[in-house]
Parts: sequence; structure tokens; C-alpha cells
Amino acid sequence: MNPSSYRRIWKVVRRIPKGRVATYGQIARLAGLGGAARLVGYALHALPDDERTVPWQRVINAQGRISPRGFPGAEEVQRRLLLREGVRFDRRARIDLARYGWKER
DNA sequence: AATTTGACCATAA
DNA sequence: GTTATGGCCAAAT
Repeated sequence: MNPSSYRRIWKVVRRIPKGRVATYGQIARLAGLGGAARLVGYALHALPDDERTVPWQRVINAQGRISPRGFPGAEEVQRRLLLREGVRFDRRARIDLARYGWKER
């Protein structure tokens, strides 16, 4: 048993409830890859565009912001998806993790 | 086989 | 508030 780490990551991401967000580091920890936050970003980047069972938009960085992509404009898509779920951003495009952060061990 | 790269994080100054 | 550094893992070159 050692399904690809990507699959474990996606599995964890699927558990994030609607209207909540989690950080890359948090996902890595829950997936048993503590410390390997970068891998989470990489795994999400590798998701097919038509994938809809994984709520990738609920994963943000530790600063409560949407991580910059290579492609400009992608951030806006994510922001829109989150707004549609009821997640609010403050004036500096940051999310209050104390309020919207996913609490789970 | 070795090196580079990436949607990151915590810590230090 | 900022910038720099080291650590972590898998996929692509």
C-alpha cells in the first residue's frame, strides 16, 4: 500500500466541507506528508481541468490568500468559486482562517 | 541516474 | 510589514 501521494492528497481535499478552506500545509499533514506542502500544490496543479470531484478551490496558502499561478487570471476563477460558497475575502483579498478555516484532525 | 522545478511553510533577521 | 533560507516530495527533463 502506497497509492500515489497525489491520490491521498486528493482524498483529503475532498473532505473539505463547502464554505470552508484549508491550507496546503494542513492538507499535507492530513495526507501523511507532513512538511511536504509543496507537493500538495503540485498535486493540485496536476489535476485535469475537468475534474470536479476535488474541490481544489478550497485549498489556499497559509497566509489566507490564493496562491499565484503561472497563468494569470486563474486566481480570479478560484475567488469566484469561493465567493459562490459563501467564503468572504477582506479588502486585501485575504480569508479569515479563524473563521473559514477547516477544523479537523 | 542526476538535476531541476513547483498552486508551500516555518523561522529568522 | 519585508526578504532570505532550508526543508519537504514527486514528476519532468
